Amino acid sequence: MEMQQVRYFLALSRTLNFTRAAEQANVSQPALTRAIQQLEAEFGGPLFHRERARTHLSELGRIMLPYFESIQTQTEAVKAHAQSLRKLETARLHIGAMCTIGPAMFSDLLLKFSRDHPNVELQVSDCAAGELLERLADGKIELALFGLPEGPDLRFHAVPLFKERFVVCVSPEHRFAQQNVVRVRELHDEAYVNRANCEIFDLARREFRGRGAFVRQVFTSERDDWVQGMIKAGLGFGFFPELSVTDPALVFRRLVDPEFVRTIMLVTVRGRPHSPAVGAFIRQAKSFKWPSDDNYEAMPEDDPLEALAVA
Amino acid sequence: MEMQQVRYFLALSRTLNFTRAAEQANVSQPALTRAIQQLEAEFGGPLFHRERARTHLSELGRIMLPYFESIQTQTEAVKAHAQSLRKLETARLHIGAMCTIGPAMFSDLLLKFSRDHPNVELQVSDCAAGELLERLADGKIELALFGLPEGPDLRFHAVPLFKERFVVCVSPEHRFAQQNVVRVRELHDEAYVNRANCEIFDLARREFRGRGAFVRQVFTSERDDWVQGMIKAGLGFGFFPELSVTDPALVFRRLVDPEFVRTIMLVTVRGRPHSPAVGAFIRQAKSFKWPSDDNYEAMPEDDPLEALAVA
DNA sequence: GCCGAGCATGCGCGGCGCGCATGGCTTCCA
DNA sequence: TGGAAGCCATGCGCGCCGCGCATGCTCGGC
Repeated sequence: MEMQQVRYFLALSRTLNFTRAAEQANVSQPALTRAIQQLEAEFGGPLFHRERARTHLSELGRIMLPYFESIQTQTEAVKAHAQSLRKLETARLHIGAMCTIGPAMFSDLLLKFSRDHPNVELQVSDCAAGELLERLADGKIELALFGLPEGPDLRFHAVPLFKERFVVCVSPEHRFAQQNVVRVRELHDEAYVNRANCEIFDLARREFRGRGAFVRQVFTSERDDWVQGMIKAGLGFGFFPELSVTDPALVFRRLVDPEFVRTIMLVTVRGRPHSPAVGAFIRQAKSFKWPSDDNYEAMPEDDPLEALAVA
Repeated sequence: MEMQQVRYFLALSRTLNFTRAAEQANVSQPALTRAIQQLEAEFGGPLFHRERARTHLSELGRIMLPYFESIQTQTEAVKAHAQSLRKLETARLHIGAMCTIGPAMFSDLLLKFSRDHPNVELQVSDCAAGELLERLADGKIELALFGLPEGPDLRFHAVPLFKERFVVCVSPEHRFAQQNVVRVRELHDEAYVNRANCEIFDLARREFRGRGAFVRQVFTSERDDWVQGMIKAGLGFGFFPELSVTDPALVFRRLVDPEFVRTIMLVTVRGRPHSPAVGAFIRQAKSFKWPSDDNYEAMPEDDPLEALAVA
């Protein structure tokens, strides 16, 4: 059974006349005749009763008709859908975001992109860094929002978007709240509330120890709301990307000597051809005016609160 | 877009490996590769990302997949259905019956056929003689139960099943009820209750007049129950096929000088190939022992009541 | 009895889908 | 680090098949 035969069958079932069906299908009458004969041989019985002016579907043909119509419908639908995708009329863009990256910085970009491309459906899923790269490689997502001190390996291509400092986050009653900045060595023996999903803290802890700062880890959770709740309750300090501190009752202070910074990047698979929607998103992300874009470098190291007021 | 391409696409979407997909589809790997390339050219974008061990569906491919699966499903379904029809596993038999033919004589045949061919669905529709032949010619029905004094024209093929007399039908109080038979000339000036659907009465009326019998038509209805009700009420006499007198309160008497007889026939379209179900039905109808089969010819003309007792 | 409509058939051609062989590229492993 | 193996693309020639053209066959209508 071939597509041609389906088309010819449907044309004939409409016209009930081999000659006119052939005209509709843009083939010669013998070609259509033989195609129908083939179908009939395949199905083991006549699909039409040939009776000159009274040619009509046989019982077998009547039964087969809905199937052929369904096949034809699906075939046209798949072509139409492909056509609309080519014109970016309808598309889906799967974006993965590391779960430590909050929506705050991206909502404006996503909103703008969504308005400029109303037919592109955005789908954001979050996961840990390792899983993110795996899903990117598998093609389950086309783009990843990635934020670690170093970019991913060479399989991937990364567009840096902006940098984000890590801060120490405490309750207003904590002694750190009285300082402008917190130095790493001051963290020694402090109670530490851990975010289980924080990919960077293992690196940071080594850095801390190199400076003689050994923290006491007193709590761990995968959930940022629980972590922030415990910090607010005074359990200890937290180590957060600046933009991930969402609880307004918390106080955060810059961590210095040394500073910890991560770069938020837009990551794709190197060498993989991407859809128009991906290209459009990357262009827009590159040209987007990120809030900290032009004043982060100029931020005075000793007056973090003023700098933070900008963001 | 060709059926092969659909099959190849689905094989590849399962294996995610061109070589193994080609094996599944029983073609060489280059053949499958080129088929996929054609599809991609037609759809204007890649369906798969080729990445050695990580080959996977592209976004476009993921969107197209359900369509292709649907097409494949329908294609398999149509083949399976054709296969089951060929084996008479499932079939429908459309039978048309002239509305003047009651079910009484056929219920046994239909019951037997239905039990012998449990997968054949019988569908009986009734209509007038002219419409019957038209629907037969159009292929809307495969078989017709036909009952007129003469068979249909040469376009059709008729298998006679049995003969049926026409009778005069009256209320028990009518004077005809006192007679064994009614002669046509006795009908002169009698009140006649007409069955609108009776195709034969126009012929009979001419015959009556040739014998000097002019009847007074006092009532007409398409519905046999109304007609029989009026006769029972004593309005007049009716002209019925013997087996169509269903009201037990009515009396019927043979009409003679001349007799009117119709032959009940099984009619098909001449030269039209018919399905196994039609063939099976005709064979069974021919071999069926019709109640009046062997004693109708022997029926004594002057003792109709005895003969009728047989039927 | 001629003519036209309607479908089937004979025939030769051209395209295309195929397999085979091979090439480019990467990954894995010794 | 070089060679082998896996994976996909490409070049090439062949053979099938679906096509159009021409024609045949059989009805039905004037």
